[in-house]
Amino acid sequence: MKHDSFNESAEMYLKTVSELAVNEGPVPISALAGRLGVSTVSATEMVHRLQDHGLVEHQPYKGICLTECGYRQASEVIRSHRLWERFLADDLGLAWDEVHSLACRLEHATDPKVTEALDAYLGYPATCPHGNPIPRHHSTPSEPEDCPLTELRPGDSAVITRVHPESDELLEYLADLELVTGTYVSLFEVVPFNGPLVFKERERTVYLGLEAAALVFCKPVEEA
Amino acid sequence: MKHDSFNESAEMYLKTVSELAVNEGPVPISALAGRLGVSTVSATEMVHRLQDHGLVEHQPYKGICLTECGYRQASEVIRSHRLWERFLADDLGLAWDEVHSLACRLEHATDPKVTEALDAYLGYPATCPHGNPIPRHHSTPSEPEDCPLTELRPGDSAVITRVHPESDELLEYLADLELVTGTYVSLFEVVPFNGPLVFKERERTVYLGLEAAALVFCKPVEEA
DNA sequence: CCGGGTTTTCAGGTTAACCTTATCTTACAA
DNA sequence: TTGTAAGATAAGGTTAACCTGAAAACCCGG
Repeated sequence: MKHDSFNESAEMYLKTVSELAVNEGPVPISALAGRLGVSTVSATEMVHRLQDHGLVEHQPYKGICLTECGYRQASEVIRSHRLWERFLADDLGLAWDEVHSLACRLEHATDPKVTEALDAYLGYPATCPHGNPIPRHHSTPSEPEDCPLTELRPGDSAVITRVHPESDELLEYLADLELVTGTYVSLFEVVPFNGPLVFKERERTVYLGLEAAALVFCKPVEEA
Repeated sequence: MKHDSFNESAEMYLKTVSELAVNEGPVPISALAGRLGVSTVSATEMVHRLQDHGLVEHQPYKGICLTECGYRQASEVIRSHRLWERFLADDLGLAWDEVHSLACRLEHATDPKVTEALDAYLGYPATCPHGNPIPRHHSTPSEPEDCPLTELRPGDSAVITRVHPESDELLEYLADLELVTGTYVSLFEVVPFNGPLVFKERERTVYLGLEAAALVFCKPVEEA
């Protein structure tokens, strides 16, 4: 009665639950459905299927959590995803903002054997090109010490550390603004009434909406 | 009316037709079905779908041929397959007889952009680890000058150049016998009544059935 | 030229993953 | 506490890719 390495669809569900679960607590099905671009009815159906396989636990009207087994499978997919991103970006020279969607397809076609070998080949990198940690067996993911850009105060400086959760549109948008991981930024002002954050860099001014800023994390830097 | 990069199933059909089409002439649907492990009815259905998309041409009771467009798509899949095999074997160090099935999954998840970059990264290799040529745009695949092991006469010596078509069982079997590409063999005798070929190598004797031998190609070597 | 074996088609069935519409049920907040 | 929005379920439909079984069309060798 093995759940023989799941299919793409199931993997996407598990991965997405894992991504949305960072803020602790059960993930509402509507959030899942929204992120996956399916109806809540479809998502509910699928969640039940996954529950039957012992991969998630659904508490009606609350949300869903991954079981131990579901978590392991999700991690495996995420691991493969982030390793491919590293390979595509570092070795194949593909763009920072396109490796995400390319890896999204490869991740489901990757045998654990390949993931393992790829990890070794890349020298066990700590993170993907967008700064997210690469899960490894027997390594509890240490709490990241970064904070979203939205927590900066005017005058603060910081280095962008990661983007989470990743999505094509966001990454493309950030790449356009040249706000990629490793970029140094200093916050000039926060426009009132939920207006954008304004960053001033040598000769350029960048406006970043709150929605986007909440998904970009950074590590504050002491002024020189 | 784009046929927007096909799905896995269709790609497998195209790829398989391409593989079976080496012996010129239309490929019978039964052969296709056999190779893909589906019923002839299912294969017929699918072939009709592919025909509707202008990828193959089906001549009833004769067989099917790839159209220009179908051929291009098949080549793209094969190209990606063989490049992945090279990468998995040469860079990741995975075994000669397992990279085939691993690449079989990756090939359908590979964007042309990735194929292109991978090709460059690998230095535009001429063949996959099993000796089959890697198709490239604007390069007519030059006729290979090798012949199947079955054409050797007792006393002949040769170097194994490729295995075609590839399959898990065959590759595993050959790996067991240490009859991989590049191996030097000399034919000792051919057992009558469709018996196996007998190769004698320093201290070892290898028996290879006719079925298998017909799929292994070699280039004869003049005796020293 | 005819009959047996291969191909094709027809009919009907299955599964997974979706969909919509509509009707409950529940949680929470005013 | 009660109304409403969010969530769950029910019912019925779609599509792609499979399946079996059975009938019809065709090809070719004797």
